[in-house]
Amino acid sequence: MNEIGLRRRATVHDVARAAGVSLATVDRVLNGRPGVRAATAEKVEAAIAEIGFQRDLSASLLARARDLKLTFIIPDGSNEFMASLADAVARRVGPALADRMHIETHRIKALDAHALARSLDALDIRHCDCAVIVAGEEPSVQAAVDSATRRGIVVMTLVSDLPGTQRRHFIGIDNEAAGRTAASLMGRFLPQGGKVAVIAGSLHLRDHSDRLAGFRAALGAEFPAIELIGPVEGHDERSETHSIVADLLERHGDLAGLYNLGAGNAGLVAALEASNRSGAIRVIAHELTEPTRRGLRSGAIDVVLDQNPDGEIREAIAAARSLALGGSGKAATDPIEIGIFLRDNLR
Amino acid sequence: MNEIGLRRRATVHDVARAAGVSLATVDRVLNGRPGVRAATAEKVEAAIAEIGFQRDLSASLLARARDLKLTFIIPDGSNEFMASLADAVARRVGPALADRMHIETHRIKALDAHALARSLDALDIRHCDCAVIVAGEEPSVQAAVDSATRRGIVVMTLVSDLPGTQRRHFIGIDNEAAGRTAASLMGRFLPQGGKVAVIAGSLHLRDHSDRLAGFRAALGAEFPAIELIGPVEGHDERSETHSIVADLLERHGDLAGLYNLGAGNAGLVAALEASNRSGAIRVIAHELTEPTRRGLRSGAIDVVLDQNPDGEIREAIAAARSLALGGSGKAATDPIEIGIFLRDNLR
DNA sequence: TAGGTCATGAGGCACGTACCTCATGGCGGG
DNA sequence: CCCGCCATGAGGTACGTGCCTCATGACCTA
Repeated sequence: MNEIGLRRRATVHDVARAAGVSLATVDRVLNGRPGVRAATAEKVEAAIAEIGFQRDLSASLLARARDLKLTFIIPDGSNEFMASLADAVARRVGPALADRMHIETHRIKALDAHALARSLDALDIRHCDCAVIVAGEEPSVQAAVDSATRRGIVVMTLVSDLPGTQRRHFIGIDNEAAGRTAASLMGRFLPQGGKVAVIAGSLHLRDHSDRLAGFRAALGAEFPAIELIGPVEGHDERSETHSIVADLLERHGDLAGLYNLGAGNAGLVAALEASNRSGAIRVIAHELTEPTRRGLRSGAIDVVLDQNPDGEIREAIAAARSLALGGSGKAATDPIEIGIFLRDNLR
Repeated sequence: MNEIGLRRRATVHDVARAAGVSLATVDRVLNGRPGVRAATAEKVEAAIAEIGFQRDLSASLLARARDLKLTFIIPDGSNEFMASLADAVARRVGPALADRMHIETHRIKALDAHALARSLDALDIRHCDCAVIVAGEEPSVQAAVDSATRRGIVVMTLVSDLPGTQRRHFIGIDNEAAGRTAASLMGRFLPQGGKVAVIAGSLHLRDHSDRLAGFRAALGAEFPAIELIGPVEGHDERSETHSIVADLLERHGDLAGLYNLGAGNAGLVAALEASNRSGAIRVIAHELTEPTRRGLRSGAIDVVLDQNPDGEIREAIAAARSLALGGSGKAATDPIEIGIFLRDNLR
């Protein structure tokens, strides 16, 4: 049993006593410092498990007398969701500082794998304990993630995951479920069926391809009366998306629905409103930003599926905190929900 | 300006130096201990403001060598949402302990103001720094809230607010917006209009009356073709709600929609499925629980509006942390969003 | 066997705050 | 004038962990 009972939490002293080693050895094990035989380390681990020792985060940070250094690497450009992610980070800088976390943000060119890889390669463990990135699945990025991990930097993915790399955690929504949700709403909005066009940013982005897969699957299974057009790639850019939408409207006079699973919504809304069919076409888009808000209010967009950037940043910071101190365990974070927004529940 | 520059955060030592007083005096001011003249206290406050001192939470909790004591008082009974709130609290107990927070949960009889008031009156500041309650607007409860506050206990409201009392914070959704959202969805689901019945738990609960007000307003403004029936009160109970729904179905063979803005959804789903009209009536309910999940899956319910209990508990704990230590300021917490769930984005 | 490496122990200081005791000096009342 | 109350200062210890130095003994190798 537990000789300290319920009176107080276990401390490193208790661990040392239980393992029959000195405080210094416990400390070496806890902080992964060299100079401990495997057998001894195991004894310590066993003692930790037995008495249920949990490192005191407050004391730990206090003792280090240094801030946890977090670096967010976020795509730059016209993608407004990325801007709102960066804003969300900025809002956390102050409060995080009160929790001994120092946050930096780097903006890099969007959809540029090599720029991201270079940025990751430039990270120095002395100035960055943890990096949070928004990345597509490109070999150069994957290599840079693993290299940074080898240098001791904890890497986490945000919005779009990089399975198969050494990234320690992913923060974002279930994008396949988001696609299914879009399909389900679209199906209900169009009980008579009709043509629905799909626009993506880039199918090399895992979040986009996952959404498409979910949308297709749910549509096929539940709403066979709907005919799918596309997907067309708009590269998350305003002007490109604008011309794509204009073209779709021109070519399909009977277009009943539009699902933009990528960004570039300013172009989408502009093209819709320039036509006289805004409001006559059911439109579903992603991410609650200025353009999609405007679209919801004007009636150009019916539903916006969203991943709350503030929530994502909050969870990213919480995960970084637990990972950077917890060592090898997994971070247990609250899942990010798929938000559904209509004109009436805009936040 | 700030003589310590950007090199490190300000500490109590810096405050003492800036105010020209001793550490002991700063400490007395910071912790509200007696023995400081008003003029001196003001000097200290001014110094704190000037150099932007922020008490180090970690060090503070460490030095106290005691846990922050939090008590949740949650209604008992057949209301499954309250059960999921309690579950959410239970899930946080462990992690919170690692952050030096000791959490207790009291379950009391639902909709029983005097039981809640007694429970609040029984709280002792020695065993409870902060109480989080789910309460209706009843004079006895309001008095108990103010009394507890006078005893030094920070009281926060959850789910349903108590404006006009000394409660320090409210955690929950914007219920009027939730009602408007329900109306907007219902209107879109019923483009031809029709009869829509409304069921509430109790209109003495502020969250319920707010939802009703929002629903009514949005329906009236945007969907005049919809005829509203009710509201009928089901007192958040399964059996009562069951008979209400059965009765509505029997009396209105042409019922097109149903909005249950309270609990008792197990009864609602059972009554719908017992009839042969499940799926033919558009149904919107609140709170993602076992009954509403089942309803969504079976098609008996179309949409569930939800307030994420885990998020609410997380924010409640965060707010308690900042309030119990921050003193007189306001807690800045992330807003709780109105979740919208269909069969396809069930979490 | 001497010198070297390595695992471990012992102990101390630091982090920023809370809280305690004791000393000191001012000031008013009897 | 002296006693006592009060505001304040001075300084200490403690919280749990991180990190440092130094000592000690075991073991290996030349």
